[in-house]
Amino acid sequence: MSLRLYNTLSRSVEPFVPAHPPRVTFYSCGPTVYDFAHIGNFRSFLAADLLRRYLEFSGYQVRQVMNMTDVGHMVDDEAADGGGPDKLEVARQRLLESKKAGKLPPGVSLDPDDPYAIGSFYAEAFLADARVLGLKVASEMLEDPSLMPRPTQYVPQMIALTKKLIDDRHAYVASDGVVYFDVQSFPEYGQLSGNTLDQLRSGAGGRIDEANQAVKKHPADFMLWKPDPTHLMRWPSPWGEGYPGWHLECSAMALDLLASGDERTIDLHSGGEDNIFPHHECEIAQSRGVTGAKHFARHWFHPRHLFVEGEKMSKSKGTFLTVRDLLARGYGPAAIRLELIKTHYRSNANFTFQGLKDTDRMTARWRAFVERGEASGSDRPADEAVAREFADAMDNDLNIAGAMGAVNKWIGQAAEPSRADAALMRRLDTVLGVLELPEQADAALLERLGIASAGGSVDAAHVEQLIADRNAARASRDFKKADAVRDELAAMGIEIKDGPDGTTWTQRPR
RNA sequence: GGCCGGAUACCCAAGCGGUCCAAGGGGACGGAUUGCAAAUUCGUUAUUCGCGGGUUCGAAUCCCGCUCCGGCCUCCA
Repeated sequence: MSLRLYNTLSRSVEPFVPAHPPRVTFYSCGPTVYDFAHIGNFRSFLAADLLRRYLEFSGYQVRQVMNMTDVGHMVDDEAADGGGPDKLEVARQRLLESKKAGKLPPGVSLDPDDPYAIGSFYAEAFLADARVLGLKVASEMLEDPSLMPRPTQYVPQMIALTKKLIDDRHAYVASDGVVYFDVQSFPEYGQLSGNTLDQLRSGAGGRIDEANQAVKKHPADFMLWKPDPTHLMRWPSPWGEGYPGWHLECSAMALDLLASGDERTIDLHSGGEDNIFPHHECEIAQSRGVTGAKHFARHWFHPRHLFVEGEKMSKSKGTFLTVRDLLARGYGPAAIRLELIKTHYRSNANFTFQGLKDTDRMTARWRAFVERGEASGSDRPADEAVAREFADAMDNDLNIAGAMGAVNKWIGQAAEPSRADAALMRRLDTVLGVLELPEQADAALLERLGIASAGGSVDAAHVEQLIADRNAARASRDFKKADAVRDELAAMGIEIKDGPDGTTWTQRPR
């Protein structure tokens, strides 16, 4: 068996075949850095991470690039032609307010008037969160920063692409001075999203600013460069000082970092389902307009959106949870990661706190299994059947639930685990990526992220004292008092556990 | 209106025509263990897969219709 993966381009599950195995080139549309990323963002990035890890498990060598969008695009991005306040301007206002309210994380000296500093601030926050959740590319980029590029570093390449598109008659300068891509010059526009130019034309009625439409050859024509000397971020160009269109950056970076030389096609491209149209559709048109290749990406991977407690989450509704929120409430990185990857990537996952508790239990059991195995004196070889079952499930369009079922069944049935069993579990975990993460976010991590625990800081010495009191009461068989102390601790959010090596305690998530 | 998904027990969820009186996790319930808990462990928890037809020797799995839910169609991962 080998991996079969749904390809948005063909709307079917098909064998994943890179151009030059065992190498795989993989471009992932990453976050925008105008704000903290929410768990919905992370669900999509982690789905890409899971895919990437499974490819590596299967023997591929993956080069994954993930961008961090830091060019300030418009909030009210009518036809992607610019309108409404700049997103970076919005972020700047928000940061200024935080600064005034003294809410900026300690140790951060940030000039909110510097748009690059704003982007850097949120980019660093994203990288920190991503590493907490085991996003591999976020760790790799410490060695090779080009793996997580930012479009403000790629403006010359974007200008070069625009020039070539104009030269090749795929783009034109309209009467308003804006450079547009001419969708009618690219007959396959719409293939990825299942649109046709006619549908797009009729669908455009009433939704698009008339004045703006008037200058374009087709309503679906999208902006490549907008001259605007008042924009917060702007660069000189042959079409005047201004800024690039928001689809262009991914074409520029993917082609430059993954398809340089003779190679004009990348193997894999991922992004949230909302990116299918227009973003990826436009990327394909631009990129193939430049390269002339049959494909921009051979395989398109689009995880679906995450719901929270049954409700759609979105930035505009403000119903989003961040990784920091969950850590502050006492949930551990391992459980958060598993909760976000445990549902098939093409289903709308529903994030719930109940689910987070489920996954917390599951990771604890896996961890205990590995710890017992590694401490075991048994040389009994591992039963490789679970690895086959695991791989069979994952080969089937990343059937993560089936793969987890195989792991759980194995762990449930296995006798005392041997060292080989523990090693096998660790091997499977190179895909799942949860055992390598801490079970609990410790104080040092919380401080590094600049967040305070919502539970307040627990006075560890006080807790230890109460536990000592309780154990003294137990020793004198005063169980009434012992239970009273335990209730007191519980009221503080502390759970205790009497083990063979004494009493341990943990702070319960809130 | 166009395009694309989905409906499996209390919750999450696998299942891709027979080996399904349907995996796995959580929860609940009962037993062992424990001073009591927690953890662990054993057992129980869907003769049934949204509804109605059909194809087939055989359907949760294929086809048709219906109902409901969701996504995208230029803010969004």
